[in-house]
Amino acid sequence: MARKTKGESEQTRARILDAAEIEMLERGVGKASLEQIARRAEVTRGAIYWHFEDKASLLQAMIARTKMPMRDLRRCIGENIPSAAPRELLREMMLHAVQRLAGDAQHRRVCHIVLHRCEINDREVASNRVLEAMFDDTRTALLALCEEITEDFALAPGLSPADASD
Amino acid sequence: MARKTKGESEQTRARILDAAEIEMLERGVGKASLEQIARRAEVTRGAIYWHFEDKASLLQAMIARTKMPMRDLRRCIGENIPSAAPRELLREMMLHAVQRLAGDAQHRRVCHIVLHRCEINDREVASNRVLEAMFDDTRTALLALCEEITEDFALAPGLSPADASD
DNA sequence: TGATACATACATTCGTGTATGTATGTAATA
DNA sequence: TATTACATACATACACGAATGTATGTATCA
Repeated sequence: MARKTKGESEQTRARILDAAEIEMLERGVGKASLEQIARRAEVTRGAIYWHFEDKASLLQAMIARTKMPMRDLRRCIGENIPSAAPRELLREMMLHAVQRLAGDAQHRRVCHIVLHRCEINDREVASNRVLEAMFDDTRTALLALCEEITEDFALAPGLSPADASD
Repeated sequence: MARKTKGESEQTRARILDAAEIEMLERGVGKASLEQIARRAEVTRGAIYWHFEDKASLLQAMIARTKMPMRDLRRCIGENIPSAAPRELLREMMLHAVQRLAGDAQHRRVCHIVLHRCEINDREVASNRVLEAMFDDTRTALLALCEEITEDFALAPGLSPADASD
């Protein structure tokens, strides 16, 4: 009972990713089994292992599916408002990000999974490097901005290490 | 080779909690096995199952060990500055929290685990109710504050659902 | 007819939970 | 004070399920 055309295959792949989003959102990445993801996508684990190498690759693909427009955001804004003050630029970025979160349910799901349903450990998530870089960029940008604005320098030196945990 | 006095027992319990902190911080709550926690604490899993019912209880105890002073914070500040503006009160709370994070390494570790090394799903963590309440309080307080300050109401209605994911 | 797109079946590992063993502390008793 | 009796504080061993990964079967497409 093999599924047929290449288009239908892509469709199956998408259904698997959709199912993974829902299962991982509900149960967490670790407790969402490939069996239950497959069941929700109305396939078997065989299909998952055909399309993805393993669970980590599945998660990576999930993130990649919604991450791409995000990567261009900084460059896009940087080109549109080339000489903006860093503070305004950052504000624009935050607004765009929030608007995306508000409008795109899938993007919201994936972000929620990454932030709250995933044990961020270096080895498991292959795309971790990318995510980490993303986080680092955001963090350093925020820190730079904060050091511009902040009134209380007494806490500023204490903040940079504390920022590592949030 | 049973360990002896009640004091030494408490010491063992503490060593287990310390080991759990480190292991869970490094590998995540899910991938940190009781075997490896025991090994780091220089005991066996038997000792862990003696002191704690299961892994969830261990995590709960870990959180409880550092959470307690946090609970009094709001009441304490509320009593010290009874008539403070909500905005100032919240600011005080944030400052205290950050100072605690900066000074108390153990508290920092546990918060990091809860925020980034733990798949927050309702059933696993027994103390989840407490945490959830904590989060909710903070969130509603922040939202109330934001609605006071915010200049752009265009995004405010879109923010409350988006806030659920961060 | 070969490659694709899966389904099915099997092996294996890993972690948990539990049952049991055992040595030491500790209190009562005599 | 010595002995008995029991609770404590673990260690050891085993049983079990769940999830993963892989090998193989099979039908369809191109």
